Amino acid sequence: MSNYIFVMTDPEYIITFMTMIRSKANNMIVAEFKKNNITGIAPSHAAILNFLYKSKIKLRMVDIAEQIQRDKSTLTVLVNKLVKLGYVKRERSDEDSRITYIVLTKKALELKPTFTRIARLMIKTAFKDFDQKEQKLLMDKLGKLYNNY
Amino acid sequence: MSNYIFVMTDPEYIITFMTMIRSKANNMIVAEFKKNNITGIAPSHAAILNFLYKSKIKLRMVDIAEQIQRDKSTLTVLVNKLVKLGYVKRERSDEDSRITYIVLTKKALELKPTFTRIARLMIKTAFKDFDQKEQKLLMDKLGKLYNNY
DNA sequence: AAAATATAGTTTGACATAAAACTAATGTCA
DNA sequence: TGACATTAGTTTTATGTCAAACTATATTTT
Repeated sequence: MSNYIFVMTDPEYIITFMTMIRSKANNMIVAEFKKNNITGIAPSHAAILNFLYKSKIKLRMVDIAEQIQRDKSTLTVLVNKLVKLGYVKRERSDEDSRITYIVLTKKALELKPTFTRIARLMIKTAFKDFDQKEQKLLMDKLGKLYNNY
Repeated sequence: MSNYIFVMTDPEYIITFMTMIRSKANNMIVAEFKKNNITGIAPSHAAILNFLYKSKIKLRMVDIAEQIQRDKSTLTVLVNKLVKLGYVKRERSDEDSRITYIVLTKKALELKPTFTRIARLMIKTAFKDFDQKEQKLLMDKLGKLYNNY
């Protein structure tokens, strides 16, 4: 028994609280994957795939790293796993041989509907009972917080 | 050059956005530590120390784990480091020998003013130009988001 | 009292993550 | 053209993190 009651909505713990929210969201994503027999995939991998699904042009490592907000060295590891699991392939550019394009495999394309459905579910779940105005308000306040650092 | 512009305030990326905020906050904490010649300490370690500073009773591993929202196995590793750096000591309970109390050393107590000052600075920075109402509103919306999962 | 269960903490194994150092290729500029 | 700087990506190293298995002790149940 602790003498201390952790009040998550105390502004002092806003960062911890946001971490908790992220953790819950991630758990839900992983659970949804499991329901759909998708294993070995973490939310970060899903973020890569979702970005690839949406893109109309070939994407380089740096493009993806920027989008999912991870270091390029982290991305190398994440993509390695996606390659190993058969979701993506690396393709060396002809024009600039420094560049590697990451392209979806047939396996990944077949799963596109599942992944996009889960992505939509996540947003819908997060903002359940938020109206448009409320949603914008939250994002604005978070934006302000972000800029304060 | 990506064809995609990452709009951080798009509700779709709320989790990524919160991760970015956390990252910025963490970077600032680490920078503040460096300024004060405190090295080898990550934000999670600081969270442990800050909790110990505030507590009026001896704290067990589980108490701390609950407060800083980490698995107990993670806490073992974090505390190991704090022991190694000389900030805390482990103390076996006499009444219940399963229990280990974590107690601050002299070194840690001397640094209490510095740690609490940095903790206050972090909150002040986060909520710069937030009035009381705005602050509460943000926390309420985050609370709603949290409960939606 | 013995057996079963619960609790506290550590160890092990796996993984996401980032910083720094590195390789390789391209671009710039004097 | 040659030297220097930039860019793309990987490797290396280190760390925070969790889940599962484990040890040890205490509590509950039968």
